Amino acid sequence: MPMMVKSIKPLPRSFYTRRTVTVAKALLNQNLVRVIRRAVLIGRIVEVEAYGGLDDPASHAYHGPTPRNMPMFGQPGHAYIYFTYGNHYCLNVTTPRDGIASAVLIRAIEPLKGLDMMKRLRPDVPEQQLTNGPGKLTKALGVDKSLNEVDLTKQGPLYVSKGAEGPEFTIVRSPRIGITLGVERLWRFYIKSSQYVSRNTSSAHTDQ
DNA sequence: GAGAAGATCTCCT
DNA sequence: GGAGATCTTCTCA
Repeated sequence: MPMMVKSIKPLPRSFYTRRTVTVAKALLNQNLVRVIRRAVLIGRIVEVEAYGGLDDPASHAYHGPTPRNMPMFGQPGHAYIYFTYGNHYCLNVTTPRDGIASAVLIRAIEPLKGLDMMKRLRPDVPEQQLTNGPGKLTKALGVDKSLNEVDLTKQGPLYVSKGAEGPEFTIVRSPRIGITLGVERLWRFYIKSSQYVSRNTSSAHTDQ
C-alpha cells in the first residue's frame, strides 16, 4: 500500500556516531533512499546486522585495514559496499567514528516507493521477495560498487532519511546469518511484524 | 601468480 | 534442504 513521504531529508552525521549496535537498532524503520536519474526509490529498513572491528571475528575488519574494507575505518555515515560470492553486492553503513572500524549491514527493506523500477531491476520476482536479502535489495535498488563510500548524510544518489512516525514495533535480536565466527553475538535485529525480513530464526529473542 | 574463502541467491530434488 | 554458480578479495609463496 502506498504511503506519503513527508520528508526525505538525510539523517545527520550524529545519528551514526553512536555505538554500532545502537545505530543498528535505530536504523530499523528508517527509510533508505536511492535516486537513479529522476526516479526515487524508497524502502523502509526492516532488518540489519552489526559488525565490529578488530574485536569481531565475523567482521571484514577483524584482520585490520585492507583496500576493500577501508570505508569501515573511515568517517561514519558513509556507504561500505562490497561484492561477494561472485554475484552479489552488500550495502553497509559505517559507524561510529573515524579510525574505529565497524558498520551495519542492511539485510532487508520493505519497498515503499519506486516499486515499478525495483520490479524492472529484479523481474519475475514476487513483491515480498524483491528486497528480503542483502543481495536482493542492492539489485532491486541498482546499488553497486560505484556507490561505495558515498556520504549517506547528503542528498546524493543514496542516503538514509527519517522513517514515518507510526505504530510501535517490536525489535527481535538473533545471531547473525551466514557467518562461522562470532555467532554468539546476537547482533542481527529485525522488525518482528515485517513480512519482508530475509528469514525468521528459531533462536531469536525480542529486544524489549 | 595461484589457491581458497566468502556477511548470497536460485534452482533442483 | 542441498549444491552449484560466479568472481572479488585476501593470503601465501
